[in-house]
Amino acid sequence: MSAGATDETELATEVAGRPGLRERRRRETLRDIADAALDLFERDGVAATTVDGIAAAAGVSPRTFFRLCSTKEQAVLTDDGDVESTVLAAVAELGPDDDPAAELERCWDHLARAYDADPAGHHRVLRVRRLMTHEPTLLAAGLRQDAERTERLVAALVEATGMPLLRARAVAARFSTVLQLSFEEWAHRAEAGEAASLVDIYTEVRTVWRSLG
Amino acid sequence: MSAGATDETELATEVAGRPGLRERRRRETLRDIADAALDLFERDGVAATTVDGIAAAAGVSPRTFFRLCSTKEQAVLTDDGDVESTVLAAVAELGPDDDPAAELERCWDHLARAYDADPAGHHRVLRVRRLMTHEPTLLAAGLRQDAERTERLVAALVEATGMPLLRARAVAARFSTVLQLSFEEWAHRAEAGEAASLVDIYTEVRTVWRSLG
DNA sequence: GCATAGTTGGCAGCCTCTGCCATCTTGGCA
DNA sequence: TGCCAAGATGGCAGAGGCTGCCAACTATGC
Repeated sequence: MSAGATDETELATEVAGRPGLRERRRRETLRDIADAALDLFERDGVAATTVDGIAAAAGVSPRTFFRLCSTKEQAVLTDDGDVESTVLAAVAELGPDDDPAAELERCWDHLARAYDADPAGHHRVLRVRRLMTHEPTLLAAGLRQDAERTERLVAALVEATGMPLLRARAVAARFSTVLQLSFEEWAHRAEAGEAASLVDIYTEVRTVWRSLG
Repeated sequence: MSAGATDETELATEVAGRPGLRERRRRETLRDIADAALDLFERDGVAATTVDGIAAAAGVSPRTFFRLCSTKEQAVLTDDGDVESTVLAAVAELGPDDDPAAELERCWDHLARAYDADPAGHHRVLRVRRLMTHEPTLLAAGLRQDAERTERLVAALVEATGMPLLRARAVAARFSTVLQLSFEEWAHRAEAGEAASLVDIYTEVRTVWRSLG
């Protein structure tokens, strides 16, 4: 489904245990690229930034850039997939009698708590989100990523619980939407200098959401 | 916000009354392009279809294509904007005491009824949606269009009712999501040969939606 | 009819992205 | 330890997307 080149590469070495030099290098390069891209996007805007520029700043050839990134927008949207795999794992363990929506909420509660507890990456997330609000192409890329994630969630829900497709789509869409709203609000407040807690905001957003009837 | 070239062109002639030759030609050309693009996308896939090909099939120069369309994906997503303007008009008339969510539902009910009553364009909508399920770039373009529409809805809600941003976002997101689910389900059933009614499906989706708690 | 403003097409040019190949590095194994 | 298969990298060529500019043309309003 993805158009990306290497996004879904599973490394053989990874199975054997810890990363290995190759994989470590790959991540390192990916990080260099992401840093360079973020800097240049902020300085010149996404449109005016060229892949050649990013690649040069990251000390890599443009050809290698495309092998690792598929799009300049993707360069800053790189995501370890930890969150998604956690959610999918939780869904996979659902029995036919469990309430998927409740389980998703519980799962996200854990993740949000972990997120709040580790502010190391917050600054980077904020920079990207700030860019997104002013850069349509970046926003589009992000939305697409979300949509693909949601689609995988739908598949996992159907797979695990056998629920009807329409219902699975509704559950996934609701979950995804509430998450997006929460993150948006979180970024909004953090931007304003408030010490925002994702857990609290998530609760708040759910309250607003429910009040809509 | 949009990166498009002419998507937001307001024609001076339109104000004066009826279209005028220039505007009529424009729409005609746009339709030719959309038809050509749809045919070629179905035959060769989006990736393998070139703008030169579409332009040639539509009897227009590539340069003109880009002036009218901004992206080959946009070519088949052209949308009169009738639906959106109706919704925005309804929102604009909201007073501070009205319930925006209820009003949106009422408004959409009317539109869905009108949609069901006029099956002329259904076939085309279905062709595009079918394409979307297999063409990631097309899906991405569609999602982006939806997101921009939703953003405008949020702005209109805040403007009209003065409600808090977070709440407006929640209302708009919920509305947009239910619509997307409905359309998806509608396409799904129509594809399966069922005579699907958008009004009925909308009601059904809302029921499922509410049952999530 | 005539001036004006908007439309069209061609051209040059930049940028994105991919396939292919030669070169070098890593990881596994004798 | 040294060799070999499997990757990773970079360069190059080439197709395609997209835009600015200019010259020719055409609807519109007076």
